[in-house]
Amino acid sequence: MLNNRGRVSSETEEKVRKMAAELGYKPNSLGKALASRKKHYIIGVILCSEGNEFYNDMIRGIEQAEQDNTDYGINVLFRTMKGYDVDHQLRLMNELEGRINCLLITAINHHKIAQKINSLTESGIGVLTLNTDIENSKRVCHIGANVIESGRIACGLLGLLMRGKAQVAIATNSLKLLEHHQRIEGFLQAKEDKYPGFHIVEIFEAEDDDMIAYMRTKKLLAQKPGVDAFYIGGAALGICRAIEEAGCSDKITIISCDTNPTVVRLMNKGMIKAAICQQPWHQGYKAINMAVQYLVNGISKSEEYCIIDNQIKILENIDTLFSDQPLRL
Amino acid sequence: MLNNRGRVSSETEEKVRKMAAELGYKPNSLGKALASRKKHYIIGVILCSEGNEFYNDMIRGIEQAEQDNTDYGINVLFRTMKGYDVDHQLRLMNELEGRINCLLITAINHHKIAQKINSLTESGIGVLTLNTDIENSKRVCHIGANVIESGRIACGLLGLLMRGKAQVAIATNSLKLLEHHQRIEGFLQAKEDKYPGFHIVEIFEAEDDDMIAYMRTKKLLAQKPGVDAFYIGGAALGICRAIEEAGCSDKITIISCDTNPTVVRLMNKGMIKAAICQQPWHQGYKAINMAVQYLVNGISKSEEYCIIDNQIKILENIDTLFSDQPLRL
DNA sequence: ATGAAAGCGCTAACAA
DNA sequence: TTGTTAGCGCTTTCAT
Repeated sequence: MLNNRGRVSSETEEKVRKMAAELGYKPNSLGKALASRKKHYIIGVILCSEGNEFYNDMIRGIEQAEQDNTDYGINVLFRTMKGYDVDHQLRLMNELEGRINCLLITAINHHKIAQKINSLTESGIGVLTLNTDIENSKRVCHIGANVIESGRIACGLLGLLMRGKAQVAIATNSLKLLEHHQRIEGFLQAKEDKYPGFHIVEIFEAEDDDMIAYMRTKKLLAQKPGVDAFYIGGAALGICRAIEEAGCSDKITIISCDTNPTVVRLMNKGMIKAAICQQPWHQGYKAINMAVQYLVNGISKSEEYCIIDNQIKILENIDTLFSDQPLRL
Repeated sequence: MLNNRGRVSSETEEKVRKMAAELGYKPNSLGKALASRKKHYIIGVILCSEGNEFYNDMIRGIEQAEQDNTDYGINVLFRTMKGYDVDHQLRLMNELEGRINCLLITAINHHKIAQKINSLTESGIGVLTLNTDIENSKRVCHIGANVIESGRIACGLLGLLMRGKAQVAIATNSLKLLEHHQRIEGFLQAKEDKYPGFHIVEIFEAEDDDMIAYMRTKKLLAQKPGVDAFYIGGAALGICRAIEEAGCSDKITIISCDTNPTVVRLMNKGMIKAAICQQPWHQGYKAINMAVQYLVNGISKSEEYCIIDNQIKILENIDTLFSDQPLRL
């Protein structure tokens, strides 16, 4: 088939391409995949995952996908980091540069990273962003959750639980990260649309730190005793402890975004009623699959976004292994 | 590799097989798939889908999967039927018998069907059951929903909405079908486990007929005015109309299993609060994928069950196209 | 009964 | 710059 070498005169090329489309020609991806085995592709993975439980499931999804794709002869080269230091991430990218054919990364939204992504792209290494996207870069594709929808769902669910009337406090992680902004935006959108009876008492940053969350929650409860609903994005333990100590457990309905072992424990205790889960296992699994597809077939502009949808989790549909991994895929 | 022809003495075969396992040999499914293209496999599909909206999404999932698997050179041969007439289903099976390599079927749970499945199996046509399983047959695999869990989730969610106290009426479809039994069983299990404050006022069959459902609901509301929650399995329109006419809309919380255009409309009106959805699109999509896997690689006993999990749907995460099809897969 | 070879659709290396 | 061929891992057919 068309093999892009030399000049075939762009005119005839166009003609042939059109002809092919008309005849319904589609390159067989099995043939491609089999042939591509000889290349021994390596997928680099860089995750800002250290010390963040959220990524445990994602990593398991990545590992599972790696196993399930052995037929393609691909390999995964892992690097993890703690926190969001731009230079550290750059260093990891440089380290992997010569050894990989494609990069999967939880990209920090900074122009230096975007630049590096572009330079990798130029040198033929496609970059796919995972979980957090980056602006103004030539990344091939983004695999992530629908964060705005997550916020909307949280509001809708809280609306049902509270029958439309609530004094809501929102505890979020650092608002420096785009996704946390968006989540709250979704929540507020849904409130405007449908829940005039909701009043947002306060939005505060819990910094994903239980001690800080505890202090701030305690203070909030003292100042605003009317609060009867919480939408929390992390540091669940600190928040719940403050609520418990204030003797408000029965009075306050808590909804969490994402699940982790702590959240599951608190759901078992009945303190957290539900969670909106962005399926990290699936994100990881799908990310590797997309990387393979990129290497073997390429990814078109229309497939630029691969959005994993949200799941409402309550005690009855939560995985007892503290993970959202499906039984089998 | 091993090619099962002639006698290689079962002893050495065993030895080689063990050796292979130790060396971690795994046949490459891409090679297999590519080679199997020459066979032009045909997957037969028989669905009891006519006049049942639930199957619309499942059929779309099947069609999408057929397209996504063109690389394998497979084709799908469709037959649909209305209702659950055993002889009719047998006739369709006979009709397809000579023309297919594998059969996907919403099997009616009857020994004559089981027999036919066994005879197909003998003659090399693997049978996979979709959505409804059948007892005592040699079917290769079952793709379906976790019905018991669906019931448990419904109870758990209702528990949250009602804060643990409710007079519940359950309207189910025909109890002749195993799955409806199981769904109620799941609901009752969860009630026993966790919701002593729930009282089941009545369980009645709505027969998936809006008129019947309307009459029975009306009667029920007259006799038991304390009812404040409904768990419904079908005929949503009839039930909701009766409730509305009785002026109890605001007093009664309704949860549905599965979504369909009617249920979505009623959710938009605020009458139905949530639905536990068994993802028919995914079931159909996955079913074709499993059939392909069966034809190309075979399916081992440990993969006998392929369970699609349930999704809690509220207004904020329901697909506006009235379908649970994902944006992209 | 068994080993050799062709071919599934594709890519890449090799000649021409 | 082009056409040809070998080979990815497997199944099946064809000689032996």
